[in-house]
Formats: sequence, C-alpha cells, structure tokens
Amino acid sequence: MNISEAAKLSGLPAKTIRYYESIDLISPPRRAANGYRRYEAGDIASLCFLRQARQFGFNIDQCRLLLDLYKNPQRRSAEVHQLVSDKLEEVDAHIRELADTRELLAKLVGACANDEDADCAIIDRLASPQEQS
Amino acid sequence: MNISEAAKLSGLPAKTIRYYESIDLISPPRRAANGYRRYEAGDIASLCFLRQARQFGFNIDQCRLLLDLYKNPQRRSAEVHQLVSDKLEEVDAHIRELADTRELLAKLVGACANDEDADCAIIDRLASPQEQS
DNA sequence: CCTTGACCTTCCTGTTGCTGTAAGGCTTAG
DNA sequence: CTAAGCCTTACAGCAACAGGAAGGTCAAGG
Repeated sequence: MNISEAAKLSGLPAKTIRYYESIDLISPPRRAANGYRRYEAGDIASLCFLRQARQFGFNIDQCRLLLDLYKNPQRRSAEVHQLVSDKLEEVDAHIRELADTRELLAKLVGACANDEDADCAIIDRLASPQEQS
Repeated sequence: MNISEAAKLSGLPAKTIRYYESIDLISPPRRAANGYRRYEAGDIASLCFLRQARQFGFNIDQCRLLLDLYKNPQRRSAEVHQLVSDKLEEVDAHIRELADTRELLAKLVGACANDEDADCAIIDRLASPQEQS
C-alpha cells in the first residue's frame, strides 16, 4: 500500500512516517517502480506500535529501544519493565514540578485584586528580587 | 555594568540576555566605547522579572505581555489577573494530561511479568491495535 | 488527446528557547 | 609580550515534527 493508506491505518501523518524513516527509526520500505513507498502489514504494525509508544510519552530514543525489544523475540520482559518504570518516574517528576508551579500560580491569582487599579500583587511578586535556586 | 555582571545579578545566563535582546523581548542597552553592552539597575529589574516569569512557566510571548504590564503604570490589575488565570488553567490541563499518562504507565508496569521471559504484557499492549482518539 | 485532481517525491524553512562553538577584538596583569 | 578573561557577532544544533514549494505520476472524464 502507499504511504497515505499506511498513514490512515497507523494513525500517523504521512509526514511523520517519512520523518521516522529519515531518522532511521523505521527501516526504509521497498519502492514501487514509480518510486512510491510500498508498505506491508509488518510495517503498519511497527507504525502503530510507535504511535502508541509516543502517546504514552516515550521520546524518540526511548521508542527506538522499545521498538528493538518489540521486534526481538529474545527479549526479557524485565528489560521492558525497566524502561517503562523509568518513564513512570520521569512522568512523576514532571507532574510534581508542574504541581509546584500550579500552587505558586494559584497563590498569585488569589493575591491579585483583579480590579481597575494599577496596584497588583502579581506584578509585585514577579518583580521582587527572589533568591536564585 | 557589563553583561556578565548583569547575568550574575539577574540569574540569567549572558547568552540568554543577548537572546532576549535579539528577539526584542528587552530593549537594546547602551554600548560602551568598545562596543560592550552596559546595563543599568532598571535593566536588571526587567531581567529578574523575566527570570521569575519564566520560572512560573510563562512562555516568551506571555512574558512579553507581562513585561508590558510591569512597565506600564496605567495597567489594570484585572489584566494581569486574566493572564495568570489563563496560565493556571493551561498548567492544570497539562497536569491532567500527564496524570492520565501516568495512570496508563502504572498499569503497564503492573501488568508486566518483569522476568527473564520474552512474554511481555507491555509489548502486547503497545502492539495491540488501538482505536485512534 | 488533454486536462484536472489526487496522489507521490525531495528539499527547505519554521517552530521554542535557548546552548555550544568558532573566530576574533578588548583589557588587565605579570 | 603574552596569557587570561572578558566581550563581540554569527552560525549550527537540539525535539519532533508541520508547512510549503516544485515537480513527477496516475486514473478518470470530456
């Protein structure tokens, strides 16, 4: 099938599929006589796998590792488990960071008079010299 | 003062200060006879303000708006309040998204045997055709 | 036979917010 | 006189694509 059908079936934009090929995330497919890329069922499976991994928040390098494991029947599930656990910790750290920011923002919102006056606790807070962590 | 001292006082890398100038986030400072940038106390205040706004998660365009309000004695605090409320919602949405991802990852981690076997629930899940949201 | 539209190809640019590096000039101390 | 430690500009690169230009291909319709 051509790239647009592969895109439809995999849920990835054609542009993304070409991009994945360009960075050697997927292997280049065969070409038809006219130069068009031709995808097979196995290619579609890999593309779907990548789409899902990306949706789970894995970056391209992590996808590379996951894809290697996916394609390797000699894998040990412990390796997969390790990768995903690491990602979970990563996401947790990110959430904690955002939650901190959120609390600070909420404080700012609560402190501001929210009126026609120029006086503003938010501006004051942002302008106040703060020690640099 | 020269840029390196402005960097020290503001907590921003000198490179970042030059970058902010290049994108017209801050106005170009006067130059000494030798071409070096010379910063005044007011410049440092703006830089500190920017550093703090960035730490709060505001992007450059939002910082532009905040900085305008900061410098404008005719501002109404309601405008500032609006900007920060919007940001708060933005952060909340981001957190919700990450929390969803986190739960999905936790499920994966829990489902994987985590042993020497090739059989892996994570791989199975990522490989399973999933409807595209 | 010609055209139209929908595909496909490659290549280049832009996005965000910087950071790194190169190549060179200025300043101060030894 | 030279070495260090500043400063300057300008260009490249990161992630993960998206958009668009310029052109080739293919099937259908008049």
